[in-house]
Amino acid sequence: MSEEKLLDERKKSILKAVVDDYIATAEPVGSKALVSKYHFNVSPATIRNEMAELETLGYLEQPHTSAGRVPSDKGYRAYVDNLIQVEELPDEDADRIRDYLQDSLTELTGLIRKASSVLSDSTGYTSLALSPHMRRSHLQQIKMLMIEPGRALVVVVLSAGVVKDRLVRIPDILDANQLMQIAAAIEEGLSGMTLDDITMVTVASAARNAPLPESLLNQVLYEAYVAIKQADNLELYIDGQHQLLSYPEFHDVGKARCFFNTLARDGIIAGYMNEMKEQEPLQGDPALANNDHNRTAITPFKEQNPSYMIRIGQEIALDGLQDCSFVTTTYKVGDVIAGRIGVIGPRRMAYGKVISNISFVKQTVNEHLKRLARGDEILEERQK
Amino acid sequence: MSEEKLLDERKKSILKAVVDDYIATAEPVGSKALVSKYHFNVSPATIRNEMAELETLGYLEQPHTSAGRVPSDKGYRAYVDNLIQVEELPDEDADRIRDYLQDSLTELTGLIRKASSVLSDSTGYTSLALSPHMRRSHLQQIKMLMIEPGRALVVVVLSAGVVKDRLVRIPDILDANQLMQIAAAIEEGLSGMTLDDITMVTVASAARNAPLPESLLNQVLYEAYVAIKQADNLELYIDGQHQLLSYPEFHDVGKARCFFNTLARDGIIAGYMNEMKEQEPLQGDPALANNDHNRTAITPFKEQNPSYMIRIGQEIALDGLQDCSFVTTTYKVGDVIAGRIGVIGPRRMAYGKVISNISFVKQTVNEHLKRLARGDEILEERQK
DNA sequence: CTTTAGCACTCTTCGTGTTAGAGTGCTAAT
DNA sequence: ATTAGCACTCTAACACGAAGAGTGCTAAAG
Repeated sequence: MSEEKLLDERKKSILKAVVDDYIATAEPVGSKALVSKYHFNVSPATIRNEMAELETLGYLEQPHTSAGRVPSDKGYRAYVDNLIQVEELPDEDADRIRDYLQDSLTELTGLIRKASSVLSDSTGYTSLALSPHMRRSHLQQIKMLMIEPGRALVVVVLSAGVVKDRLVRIPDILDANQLMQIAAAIEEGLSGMTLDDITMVTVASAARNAPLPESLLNQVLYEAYVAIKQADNLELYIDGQHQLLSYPEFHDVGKARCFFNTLARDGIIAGYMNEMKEQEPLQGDPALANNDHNRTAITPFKEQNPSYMIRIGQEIALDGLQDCSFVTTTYKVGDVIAGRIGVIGPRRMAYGKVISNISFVKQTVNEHLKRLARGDEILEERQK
Repeated sequence: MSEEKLLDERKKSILKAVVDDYIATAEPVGSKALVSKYHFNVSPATIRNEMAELETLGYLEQPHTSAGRVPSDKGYRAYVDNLIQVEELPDEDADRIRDYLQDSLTELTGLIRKASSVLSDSTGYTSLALSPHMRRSHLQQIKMLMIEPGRALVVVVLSAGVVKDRLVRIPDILDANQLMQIAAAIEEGLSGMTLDDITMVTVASAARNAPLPESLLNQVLYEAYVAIKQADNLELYIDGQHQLLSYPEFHDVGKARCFFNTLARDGIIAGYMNEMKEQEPLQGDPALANNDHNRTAITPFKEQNPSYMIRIGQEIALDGLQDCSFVTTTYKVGDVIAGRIGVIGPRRMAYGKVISNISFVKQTVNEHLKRLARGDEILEERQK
């Protein structure tokens, strides 16, 4: 199994060709097809020997004797870590994405949803987008707006210009003015704190001077507290589930059902994506290291782009997605990494295309969110 | 084809038995199975004759000679209009639904989303819920809340206690006070009008006295106008798409893909559901009319429940859903019919179960939304 | 006139066997 | 180290036949 030897250049290019071809055709690829399509200057027999070796090394698999080879998880892993070359996104695609995301400048969730949607459209796979977590954000404002007796809208403004609100019940006898005062007191006491640091206790102490009997006050404070805390709620946007049904790996309805069932539990997926942050990226395969030939060595994708996280097949720790691959990256709100956006599809995924698309979407989203945050800085300066 | 004769009681009960059985098993049902399962006191041969007749009348179909019979669209239609008996929802299911919807009292969209979700869970099909249209609602309040220089939150409060908001860009140099004044002027001028009646012109004239240069004002007014208008945006919530993959009619991936593709175009579906309001319910089949026997005649479901709309197979004017059935009903916000909620699934759908579930969800939603509107009336009285 | 038993007929489904083709691994020659 | 040649293996596709389910028709019975 181990005993890793360096793969020579020819093995690498054969491996790459096999993966490329299998991605394109979904058919096991044989030695003869390889030589003719990829212009190797050797005979099929030579390729066969090499492929046999790649198989014993664990990079390829055979569905059965006398079928072609198919990449294993390890094969895909080597491919994405060291062999892939990612072209830049064609201008027309880039323009389309930019245009589509253009008009949702002001609202964060709208932008994330659209990002998810466009990503699914342009890759042809299923896209996932996790709303940013905000626990490190600072509370900037909290307002309470009387809607009618007994109901109010709590508006929470966070650093980086993120706005969340929530409709709540309040005691019937409170009037708009009292409500505003309470909100002002809370804002006075808490603004600048991170969501993480705000607790029911800090909320209560911020508002201790409010001119209200405690029982009434408590209900309002509780609702304010909940509104603040739910500003950090993770939301998962999934788009383009239907796309996967086009691929032969999902022609078996059992597989498809399994996949859809898993995606339907969006809490689990959201949790999984969220925890990815903390994980070390899986380490690459030393056998693929660039053995310093004078050969034009392409810098491996992995080293250029440490912020991309790719999970292949069994690497995905979610039941029902073991036949899939998962490519994600992070986006920032202001300057901090906040959310995650990505694509899920068959293991035989067009990684290059997916990465260039995600990469561009990520970049565009970051720019938009940076712009939001800039308005934010202006505000902070004025306050000084 | 036509020449409709009245169906005698035996034909009716055979038709009902065929539909019931096919719904339960998804297998074409034969004469022998019918007599043994449903205890007809006649021989299979008699049943065969009757079924042959039902086939020439168009209620049944044969997938091929020497298979059992399967209901046609017309057969299902007769079934749901005249033959079905809808039992009340078992208490445990009712409790589950009630509990699930309990905690989303304050927020309209949250309630609708949950209603959709619970409907899909409890029926085992895909659910659809259309957010209420609000064009007949009256504007009650409009507030503009300064978020930071250049950005504001527009909050629109409609009659029946519905609250919508929208983040907008405004000129950088406006301050919070000016903004409040503009909002107050708009509210003063427009409150009580229906969304339908509000136009850019009425907004502008409501705010004509605001103390601001026109160019600045116009941008704000436009954003206010958009915020008001988008309070009427239709949103469609779809839940439980994965459920349908369990049914044999979707074991053909082509069918499934077609279905999912259509559902992915949610604008089209939303439009279709929205237009259902205006359509006359399809008229029933006179041949099924209750021929006044002294037989214990069940009142046909259709007459008891005119507010349910059932579309079967070809009756659905949406490409890709012709193998499905669609059961929907309306819910009210306050006292006016406002939105539509329903279920889509195979034609061979457990109509009875679906109807009792939808019926209960509708009722629960209506109660919640009535409660919202009641707070509303209180407010109006105080204003007098 | 309605119901029913009997029977021939049809059509699907399922298992089996056969064949063609693709692709391999091995061996021996280059 | 490479390659031509060849035997071998496995799948996919097709045909064939038997089994089974269900029908329609006919003629007899109620």
